[in-house]
Amino acid sequence: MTATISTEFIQTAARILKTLGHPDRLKIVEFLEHGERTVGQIQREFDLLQPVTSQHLKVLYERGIVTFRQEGTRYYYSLANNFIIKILDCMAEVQEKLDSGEWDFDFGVVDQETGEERIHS
Amino acid sequence: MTATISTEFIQTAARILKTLGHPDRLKIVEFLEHGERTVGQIQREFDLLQPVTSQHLKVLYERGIVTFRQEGTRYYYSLANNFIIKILDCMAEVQEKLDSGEWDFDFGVVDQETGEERIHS
DNA sequence: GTATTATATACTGGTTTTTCTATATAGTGA
DNA sequence: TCACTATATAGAAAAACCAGTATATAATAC
Repeated sequence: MTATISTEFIQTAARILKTLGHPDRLKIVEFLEHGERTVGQIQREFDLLQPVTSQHLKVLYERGIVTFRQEGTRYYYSLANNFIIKILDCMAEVQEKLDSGEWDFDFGVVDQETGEERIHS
Repeated sequence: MTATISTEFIQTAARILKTLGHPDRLKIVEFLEHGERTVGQIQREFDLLQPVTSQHLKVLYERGIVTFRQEGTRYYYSLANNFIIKILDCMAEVQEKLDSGEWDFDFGVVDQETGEERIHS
């Protein structure tokens, strides 16, 4: 079952994946799966600086990943669509397979630090 | 069904997502779902420069997303694991939902170019 | 040997991202 | 009005990323 992705969708998909490709943002998004949260709640949950939290949320908002509603001085953020939930579920599934040992994940020959051990030795 | 992702896995997942968050790399990976391909085949398929193609493949290799085997002067690249296939399938599914209108995706209020129309107007 | 092909790597300039500090805004309560 | 809280925004330096040009390597064919 070879799934083919249309070239138009590639752009959108890449944009989303790239945006989720930051540990803090991925954590935030996963946190929001439990329900809407204020900036402060997110900030404290992950021990982030307030501006950093806001900036991540701004990026997530600009890319259509989260929405928010304002109530007084509080901003409640939440997931904007099913796309994201789908990806999170996919991640969770992968994690399960990896944990159970059904799959494994090899990071390749390369040491992340030194960058040694390339193809042409 | 709230799927919780472990913090250790978050790092791995974010890394993968970020790597796939480049249109060309996403295209390449999707192309490889059809089977192994040489650098030249990939390059021609997407009309990329040869060094750019190699660089993308290098990154994909370093992150454990693809492998390769060498045969003479040719390098055959292929997908390294199920993780990636899972993500591709997930993307294809999302695309289907979007195309069918079952889901929709709103990029938010913000014009990508000017960056206007922020929260504090 | 030389030429050719396929691919990797080096290097470089430009852009984007990230993280931080500082500040602005806006609501709330005394 | 004056704090105080919650959050957004500005700006700047450092790091990462990207696309391009040039070059190196290594296999193959002549």
